[in-house]
Amino acid sequence: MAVTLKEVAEKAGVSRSAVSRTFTDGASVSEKMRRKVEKAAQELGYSPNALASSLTTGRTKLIGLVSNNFHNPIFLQVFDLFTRGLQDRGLRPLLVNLTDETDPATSVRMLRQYSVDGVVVASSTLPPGFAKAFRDAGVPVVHSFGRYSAAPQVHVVGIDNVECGRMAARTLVERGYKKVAFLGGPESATSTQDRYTGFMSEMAAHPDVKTTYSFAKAYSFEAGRQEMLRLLKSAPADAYFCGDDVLSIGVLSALQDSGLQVPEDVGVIGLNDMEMARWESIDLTTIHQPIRQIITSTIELMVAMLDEPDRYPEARIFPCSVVERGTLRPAP
Amino acid sequence: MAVTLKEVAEKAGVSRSAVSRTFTDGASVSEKMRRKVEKAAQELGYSPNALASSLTTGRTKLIGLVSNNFHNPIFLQVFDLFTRGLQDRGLRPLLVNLTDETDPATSVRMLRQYSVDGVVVASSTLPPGFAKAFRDAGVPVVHSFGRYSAAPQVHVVGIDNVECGRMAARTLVERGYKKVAFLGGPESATSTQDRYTGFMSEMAAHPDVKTTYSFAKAYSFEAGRQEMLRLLKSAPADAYFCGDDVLSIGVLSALQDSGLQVPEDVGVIGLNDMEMARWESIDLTTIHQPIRQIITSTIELMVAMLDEPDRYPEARIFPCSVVERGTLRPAP
DNA sequence: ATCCATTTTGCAACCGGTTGCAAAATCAAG
DNA sequence: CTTGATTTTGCAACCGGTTGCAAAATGGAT
Repeated sequence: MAVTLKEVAEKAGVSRSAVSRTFTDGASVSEKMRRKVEKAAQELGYSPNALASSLTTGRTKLIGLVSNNFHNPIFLQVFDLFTRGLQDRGLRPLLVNLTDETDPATSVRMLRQYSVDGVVVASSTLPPGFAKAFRDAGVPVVHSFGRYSAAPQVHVVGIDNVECGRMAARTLVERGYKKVAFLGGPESATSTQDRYTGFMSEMAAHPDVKTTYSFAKAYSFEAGRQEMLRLLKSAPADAYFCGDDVLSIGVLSALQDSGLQVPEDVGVIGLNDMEMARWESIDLTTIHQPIRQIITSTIELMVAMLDEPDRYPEARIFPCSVVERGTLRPAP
Repeated sequence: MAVTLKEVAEKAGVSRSAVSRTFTDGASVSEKMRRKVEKAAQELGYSPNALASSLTTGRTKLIGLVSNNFHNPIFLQVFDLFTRGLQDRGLRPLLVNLTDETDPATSVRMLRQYSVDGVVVASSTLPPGFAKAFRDAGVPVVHSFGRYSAAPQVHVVGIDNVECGRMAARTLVERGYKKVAFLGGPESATSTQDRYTGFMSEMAAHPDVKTTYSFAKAYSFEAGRQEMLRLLKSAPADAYFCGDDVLSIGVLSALQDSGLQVPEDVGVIGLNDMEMARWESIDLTTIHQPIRQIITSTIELMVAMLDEPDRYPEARIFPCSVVERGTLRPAP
């Protein structure tokens, strides 16, 4: 079907090596030869087979992009940035959607079969062990939005979720709220656990403020809304730190139905600063996660690892900050 | 680095062909041989190199997934469904993000270099010519969410946008609105054009109803909001058909700020029926687009084409229907 | 044990490229 | 016009698999 190297070589009346060399930069070819070959290639509509060449070079320029967050709108932006960033560098993302059924071993095997040069795990809910499996298989891996650890086993790029939890707690205390609550995402997610830990550790220093917590079933609008509706029936707090903006928006919707005023009766602070948080109808006070920087850094790290696979694992942590909007009352 | 066929063959004391055969189903291998080989493979941790085998078999099981809709939240669901559907069938999506800068020829060349078995173009804004370029290059292609045509040049799976436009117009007329408007997405998008055409053709039959139109700069919340704010300053209509739910939500936000009541003072109908349309705080009346069915059908068509590349181009059109919620007043 | 049909196995060529090495060509200097 | 250094080119082996073909092994019937 497709035109091959050999055909171009024959048409141009040169050796196959000559053709190969004109298409690999850095190879030694005279100007005359290059012109001859390019002409023939042009006429035949030849373009080299990247996979065949990968056999000898050992590089496919394929990067596995593994995620399980296909429901949080923020990940559309994540995919956008990843695909652009990778293709700008001549790399191709091979997408893997990790559903509940697919076990880690399968995805590792699958990506190895396709000889990806590296893997980016983009998820805030997977444990470090997942990314580790790739490293153990000898595949360069970066876990973005992953759990930060002092002694990282794999490269991690993200934020300090524990610190974010503390930051949220401090902010709520500052504003004079007296009954605060953590409303997290799924309990199994490392991001939920860490935000919980940080939140609680900071609140421990404020025994005068009543602190409670609960978890939504997923990082989704509906889960946040349902959990808030449930909480409203028992003992509602006067301020909530939600583990994710999308939960916050669900919470706001439930509060609106209940007739409670935000931020007068109850305050809400989220995490992520997704685009929707800026919408006038939502106007959510939240903790900004620098997604763009995280992704740029992840890609840079990945590219560096391609040349230096045994690079010592490092954690790159980006600072977050509170974005003041309308769902928290001002500091007194 | 990775274990190869040859090493397994040596360890098992058999020929390379024998090993190859145990890993390709349908090949003739005795039970005894298979056990011997599998044992050796197991011990060495061998797994076949899919790309090497693609060289001889001519199949990579790679499917290019090309899109330029990385901003409409609905596409997160689209990617979710596509990736799951493809990987359930043993196919791997190679994602291509078509930005304004990347020209079509480049993406065609790129996907050919990776010898993808087929390409799915998932976009409601690209002209049929884009998908056609793949067909011309001999790559099986299905354009999902593409423009429907009576004599399709490529396989198309989607909805009849013209009919949707008519449906929206009929619905607004039925409810007794007297000054209706079409608020479309980017004018260059085929989906916008078709919805416009349908809307206007139906309204032509109702000269008593004043009809106007305008276009937002993108299929986004902010673009919809801005356009509505602009319209509010001049001569607002009493009902709007928005070319997409995400526009509708922007429009609702602008209306809310203006103090106008929905649906009493002004009605809004969208298109897509995205998850957010169901949120109580939004409660958008809209035209449902059967995304799940479109994607399932696209994948089935793609799989069929892998066996029969010259299959005659067909258009698969799924019916849409109005979902009654709270942004349109009831029929009198 | 012999013969023939059927299955299993290995050989070797091939898929579409790359690359080390040595021969051929080019170039500048003598 | 030599000579020697330097660049360009082609040969042939290789990357990790697959597959047509013929030889070897197996099995059943006589």
